[in-house]
Amino acid sequence: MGAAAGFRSSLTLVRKACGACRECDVRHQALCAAMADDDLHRLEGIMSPTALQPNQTLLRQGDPCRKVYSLTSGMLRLFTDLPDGRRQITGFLLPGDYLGLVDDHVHSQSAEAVVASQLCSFPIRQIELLMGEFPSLRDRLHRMTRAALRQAHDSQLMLGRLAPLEKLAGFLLMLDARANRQPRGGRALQLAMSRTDIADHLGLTIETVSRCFTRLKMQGLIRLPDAHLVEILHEDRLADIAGIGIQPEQLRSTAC
Amino acid sequence: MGAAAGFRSSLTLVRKACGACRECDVRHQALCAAMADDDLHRLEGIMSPTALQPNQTLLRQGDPCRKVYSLTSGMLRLFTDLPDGRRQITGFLLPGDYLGLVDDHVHSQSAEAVVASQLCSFPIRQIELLMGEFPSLRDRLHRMTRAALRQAHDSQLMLGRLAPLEKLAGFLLMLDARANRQPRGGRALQLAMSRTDIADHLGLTIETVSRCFTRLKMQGLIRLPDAHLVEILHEDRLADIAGIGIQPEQLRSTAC
DNA sequence: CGGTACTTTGACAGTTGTCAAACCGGGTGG
DNA sequence: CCACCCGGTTTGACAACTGTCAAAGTACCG
Repeated sequence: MGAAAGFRSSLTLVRKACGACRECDVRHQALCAAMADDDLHRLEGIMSPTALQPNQTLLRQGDPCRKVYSLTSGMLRLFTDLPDGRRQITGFLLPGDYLGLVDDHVHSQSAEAVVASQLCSFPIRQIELLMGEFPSLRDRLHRMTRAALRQAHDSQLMLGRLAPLEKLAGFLLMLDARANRQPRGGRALQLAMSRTDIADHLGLTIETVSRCFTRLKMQGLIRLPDAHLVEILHEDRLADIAGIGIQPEQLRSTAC
Repeated sequence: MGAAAGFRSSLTLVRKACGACRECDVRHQALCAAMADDDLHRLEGIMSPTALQPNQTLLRQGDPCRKVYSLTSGMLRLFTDLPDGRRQITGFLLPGDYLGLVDDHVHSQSAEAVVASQLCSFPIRQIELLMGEFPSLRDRLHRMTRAALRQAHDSQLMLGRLAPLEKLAGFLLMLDARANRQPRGGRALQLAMSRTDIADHLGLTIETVSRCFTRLKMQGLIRLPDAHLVEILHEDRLADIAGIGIQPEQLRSTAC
């Protein structure tokens, strides 16, 4: 925790060739998908690229809202922490996601890079002007906010009513669905975040997370070539565990 | 659970005098606050009033999205439930709040009245047309969605990282802040929902909720004239318990 | 090769869930 | 008017899941 303090003022600015937006990996997933090719330069004109190193802080809860960010590569964690050190990660941002528009004038949560990441940043004032000019942009941001709200609701269900094993199963499936959008080809899922991050997202301790990984492994549902690489062997049985159609016996710690 | 099944087709339609919107209690809190008095009839024109009895179902997870609702009086609970009966209440709607715009074509959660409630309902198609015509309406809905997202994030923190006593303290303070927006006048807070609802919102059991009420009472922080009426005696000390500046000793069950 | 950070495993204790019973208020029917 | 019943709430006893503390294992980097 707090390992990245002091980085904030050294956000690296990356120069990008003009017109590069058109060939961006997330051109059709991110907020810029709302803009036609011909209007893209309007967004590009107010954009500054930003790069973050692993664990570098992008913003802290309490910071004034000045910019909107769109993640183009890497992964961010969004979290709130309490004065006594407890932390809740409300979600992980993947390429194409955005952050920075909130209902208040200060941020209610912090954002840090999980791994090296690149973002487009836009002055919030200018984005608001563009939203006025391009209703499709406002529409897209609204839609993306609704998607985020739905994810938050799913997370509430997980946190409030699922057992640890169910939480982890659900987490792996969700992350897999978001990260690899082409249907599962037996490929492995990269777990960029640490066990601490997973624990702080699922409302568990790292020990419990680790034990649950072991149980999923024992039951033959996943493989763990190393701690940060998961191979999902039985997506269907994982989904059963994750909440839709529970077999309570499976969940009892039957000798771990 | 399921006590209100079968009510769905009997949503009562309430006739309202034309122009009544202008004198509505939530005229300046609800989505209609985005419309000038002169344009209000455009919203009113596509609105049908709806009334719900206690525990009546407004919509169920899986239902197609057809309407947007604005709550004018009463209280709704929004929840997801699992096949085995577990339930997570993601939030309670108060007058002025809206629901119905989601990122999918079906609802991911159900909505039921906690107490007798009245709503304005708008065909989703027409609302979208109006949003196109009145950017301020789209802006307001976006803003309200962001407020909902923030509430969901707060709830995630509660569910994932707070102890039961902290959860309840935080819940009471939040509900009080939302229900009585004038500063606390020593007045009592009406708890319309049951212990089961509170438990399903905070990720606890009703027994634990009840024990926490008792502890807050014992510590002299609240009074409970009856099970559904709370008098907050020490807002500041409740806030301490609720997360900002925790005194861990206070939380240990010191004889209950 | 040694050191560090992270993960896994183990032993144990405590909080919270489970089960059960008592309590309470309101409504119905005698 | 009182007794009874019923749903919801509170209280109690107990067990177990999960957190805490501690140590061992593993991978990575200098």
